Amino acid sequence: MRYPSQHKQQTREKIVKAAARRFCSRGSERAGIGDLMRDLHLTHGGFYRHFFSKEELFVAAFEQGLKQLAHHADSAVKHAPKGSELKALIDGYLSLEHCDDPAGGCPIAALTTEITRRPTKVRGALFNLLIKHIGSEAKYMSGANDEERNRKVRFLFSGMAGTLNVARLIVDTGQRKKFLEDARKFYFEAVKQ
Amino acid sequence: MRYPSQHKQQTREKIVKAAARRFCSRGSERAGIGDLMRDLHLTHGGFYRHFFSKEELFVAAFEQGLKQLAHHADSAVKHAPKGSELKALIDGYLSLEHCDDPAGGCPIAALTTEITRRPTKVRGALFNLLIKHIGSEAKYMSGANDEERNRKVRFLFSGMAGTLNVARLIVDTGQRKKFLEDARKFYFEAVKQ
DNA sequence: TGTACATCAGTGAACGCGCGTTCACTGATGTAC
DNA sequence: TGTACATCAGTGAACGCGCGTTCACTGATGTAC
Repeated sequence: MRYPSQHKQQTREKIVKAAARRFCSRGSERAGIGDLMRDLHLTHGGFYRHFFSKEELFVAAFEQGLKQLAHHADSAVKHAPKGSELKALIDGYLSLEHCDDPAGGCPIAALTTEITRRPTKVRGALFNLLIKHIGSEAKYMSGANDEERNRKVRFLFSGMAGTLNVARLIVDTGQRKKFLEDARKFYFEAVKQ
Repeated sequence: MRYPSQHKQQTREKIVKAAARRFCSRGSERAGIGDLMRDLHLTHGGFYRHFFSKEELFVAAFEQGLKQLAHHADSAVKHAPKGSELKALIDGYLSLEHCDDPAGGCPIAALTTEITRRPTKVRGALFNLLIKHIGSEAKYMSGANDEERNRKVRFLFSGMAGTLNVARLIVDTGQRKKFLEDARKFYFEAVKQ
């Protein structure tokens, strides 16, 4: 079949978005190409018209996840009262909703450990994407200069990602909620000023 | 062959220790039973004389990793000057050596994300082990009471685990070293007092 | 003390399954003439 | 305007490989008599 000129790009985007969700919720090893394509009512063979390999998709999906995360952050900040943008950022990241939705959530929390195990080239590329994303939130941080704000925002996000992962271990919803509440206070105290 | 009475238990321990290293450095999916046993000069078939399944080994290995981590923490604290135990704890955890040795390092950093994806029962059990370990370091924290110290130590370690993982993405050793240095300051500032 | 049998950690071939990747093919539409 | 051919996203069978798990077997030593 011949498809409209934008069709291919649209399909690619659909694959990347679906992949970001699957990778984040299952990890890249348990997220299979076959299942992914089937969910989009496509067959696995067609995948290779869009990507050279699963690894290429992984990189694209990680980037997509960061974009989604930025979108969430922007929206949290936008709806925050003047002066409490930083608090809104932290509260959004460490919210129960985010905790309970790994698929639509932060790819740093969901994927950093496995990126750690990837070959240098991929690792470096993904680290750069990650730092670029985190850096874009530095403007909400306090600090004497850009360097200080940048430093702070990196520890804030890498730290919250670790804490979010631990929160995701907690089976009881009440306990998980309490843990996240306390965490929000902790991180806000650590970076305000 | 018939073996001395303690032989079986010794073999089991060897398997668990080797598994802890492999799981932490490769993740449980890429750490195969065959390779593991081969490294111990055993064959894969014998594995099932010691464990019901790979998953049972995973749980034992995680616990072993925590034990190893506690050992490192104790040793760091023991060699610290009086009054700077907390600093020593943080400096040890966020050291370049720890960062560059995932196999012998913190299983929280290396394995939490994938534990997140495990069935409720395993997840809950491993969370309890994790909390018990982290709790044993609460005595080094400042705070008005046990609850406060406990809260603090959980965010400190879950946060540092996230930050350590991000540090592991940094390809350049100089940059990685600098990042860890800054991180040590950040976390110490966040929890002292 | 000697003999027959039981035990059981370890062996290694085999099985089943999932999954990433390949490839010959399809067929609707675009393009050349 | 009509016809022959090219294009290429998508299809689905097939391949190869790794890996967790099973199972019949081994053989040195312990135990029962």
